[in-house]
Amino acid sequence: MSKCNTFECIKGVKVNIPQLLGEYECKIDAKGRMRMPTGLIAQLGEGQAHNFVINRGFEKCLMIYPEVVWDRISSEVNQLNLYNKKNRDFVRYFYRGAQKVALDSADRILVSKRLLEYAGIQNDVILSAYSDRIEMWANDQYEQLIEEEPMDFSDLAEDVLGRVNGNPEA
Amino acid sequence: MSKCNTFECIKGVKVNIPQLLGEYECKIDAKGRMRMPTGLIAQLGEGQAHNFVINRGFEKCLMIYPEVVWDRISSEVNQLNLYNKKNRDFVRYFYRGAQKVALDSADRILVSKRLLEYAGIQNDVILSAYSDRIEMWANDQYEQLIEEEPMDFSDLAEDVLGRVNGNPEA
DNA sequence: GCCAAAGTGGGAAAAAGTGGGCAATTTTTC
DNA sequence: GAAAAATTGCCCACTTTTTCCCACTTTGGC
Repeated sequence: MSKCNTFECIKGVKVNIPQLLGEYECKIDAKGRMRMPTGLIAQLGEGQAHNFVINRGFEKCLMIYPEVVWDRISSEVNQLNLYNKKNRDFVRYFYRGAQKVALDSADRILVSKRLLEYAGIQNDVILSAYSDRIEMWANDQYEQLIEEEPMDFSDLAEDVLGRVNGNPEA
Repeated sequence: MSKCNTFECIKGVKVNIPQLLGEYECKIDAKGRMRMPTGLIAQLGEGQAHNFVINRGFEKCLMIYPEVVWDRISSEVNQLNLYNKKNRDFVRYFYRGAQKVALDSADRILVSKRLLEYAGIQNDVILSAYSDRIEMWANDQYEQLIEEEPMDFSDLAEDVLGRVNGNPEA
């Protein structure tokens, strides 16, 4: 069931990079726990379904990265030149609030109140998985998101999708 | 019977790209299941008739892509640099709650309530297949759509295709 | 009309998801 | 530093959803 068919080389070690997909409705219980949907666990596969890093997203949402993915991203960030103020600001902002989480015996993760607050999450969330990561949105925020077409969408679409149909010049 | 006569090269692997056509009337049962019409299954052919990806369309409808088709598109999208906000917006707007679905033993797919709600689908739907994808419309929405269109159809045609055959003045 | 294929509906088992009690641990407070 | 309070994790029981399977109805060709 696992879709980890992409490999990537991190410091000489080959690692499975998952290709995730799906939209899941989840609930946060009174203790701040959220069950990881079985669909996602299955997609992640044996090795990667247990440990995650959760962090504030750039938008008003939380990001959940499989640990492997987080390692890759943070190694990218760590290569920034820290003698540059802009870089330091970014790195600080990037790491603030990030924490490791693991599934408990009932496949739930515990999400800290600070993070929930940041994303404006009460009880109901939508998990939206794409590429190698999972976004966690407050239900109502997500609905809104779906509605609004980003500026320049059709331009970007032409750029990106033009290539799909074998138009290299696009 | 299969109509998969187009081949395309994805990362060195040849893949059949279906050429679909047809309008089908279908029903969604109380459990949210929809039977894939035999006509479509036949067009898709052995390999591709089982796994699909379904998401919200850009209009008020749902889109069903054979998995191969989706993979081809999403592999381009997944290469975007996600530190760029424009790209993130694009990816989100593009995925639109995409999820995998597979036919059950009676050739039905299960469509999530959230997606049905988005498209305003109750019980009766129209599947409209073209190119390599299938649109799923609520019956009444679809009627409305084709009633509205004839008015400016010819204008539209001129807009879209008017200059295809070397009519620079068009 | 009759048969085969297509399409529909629903019961029941299995799996997924939820909530809460309790005990162990950590943090806070005095 | 000890007691109180809050947090965390494990476990169990319950509810809901999904899946699987079977049987029935409808359609269309001959």
